[in-house]
Amino acid sequence: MEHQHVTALKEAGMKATPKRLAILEALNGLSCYASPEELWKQLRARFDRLGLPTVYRNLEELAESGVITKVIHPNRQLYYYFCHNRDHHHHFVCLSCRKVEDVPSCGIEAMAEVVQQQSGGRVLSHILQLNGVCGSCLRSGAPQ
Amino acid sequence: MEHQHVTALKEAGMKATPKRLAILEALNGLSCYASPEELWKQLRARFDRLGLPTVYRNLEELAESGVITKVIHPNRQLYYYFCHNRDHHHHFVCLSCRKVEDVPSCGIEAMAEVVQQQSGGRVLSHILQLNGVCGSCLRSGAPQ
DNA sequence: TCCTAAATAGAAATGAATTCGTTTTAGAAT
DNA sequence: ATTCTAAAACGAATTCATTTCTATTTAGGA
Repeated sequence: MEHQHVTALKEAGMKATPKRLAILEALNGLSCYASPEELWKQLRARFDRLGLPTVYRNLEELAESGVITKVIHPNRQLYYYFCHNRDHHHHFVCLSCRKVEDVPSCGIEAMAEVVQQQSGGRVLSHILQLNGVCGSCLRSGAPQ
Repeated sequence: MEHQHVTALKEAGMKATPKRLAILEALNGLSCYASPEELWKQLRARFDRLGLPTVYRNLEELAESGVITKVIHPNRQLYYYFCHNRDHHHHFVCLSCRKVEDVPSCGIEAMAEVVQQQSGGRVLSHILQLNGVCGSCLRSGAPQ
């Protein structure tokens, strides 16, 4: 279990520090997404010295390297989720209980309908946004 | 032109105040998304008294009623865009020049490919997130 | 066991966004 | 045209999630 996470970190080129591992374990033990502060409060019980910036930094780095997933929330806070699904997919996140359900990549309207029927939940809104650099910027050598 | 916006506001059940109209006009005059503060700075030249909270409030209300579109940005700032496309669609937003291109709703992978080829740009990442309430929350009467 | 780049602490700063009590105003009613 | 009232705006002050900074510690290769 734990060694598996050590390996995941090594593969991502990150040192397997106790605190980094603990953050990963804590997320792994949750079935929902969590905020940096929540994880910090939970982990402070185990580490007498643990800075909140350390939690922020690690979560961001872990998300950056693809080990965990960042959740975009309407309240504009940061949340993270440990998703084991290695296939390309998307998420149905519950704004109420924070549960995360995997959604295969497909037509978004049909997707919303299927998710609603399969989960018994209600899709209130969706975010679909492609980020990148447009053609004219690419040609003008604007920052990537 | 302007009367068209007055009508749009009335239809949304909002008073057509000069400042609200000006905010809408300012967004309409842009071919890209803008931040509340940018719009505020631009409009302060025309109104000796214009509070930044007023801009924030109006943009949020206009987005809420569907008159304008909120852009979700990796830098976590708020941006808004005046989109005239009434059909259901999504957006390809350029992180560099802020240009917004409409994207029809379809399979997201194929979509990214089509957008890249048609725009000559580069899709670096995408956000696809369904927000809502899951089945168990619905059944337990959790907040919508 | 060294050594060094990476990681952490923790106080302080940041700054986008919001709150709040007051004042003003759009637009319906008269 | 005038009155009235709920909606809108003001703007200083505040909030608070997130980040920065410099000194200190540590993981893990040599």
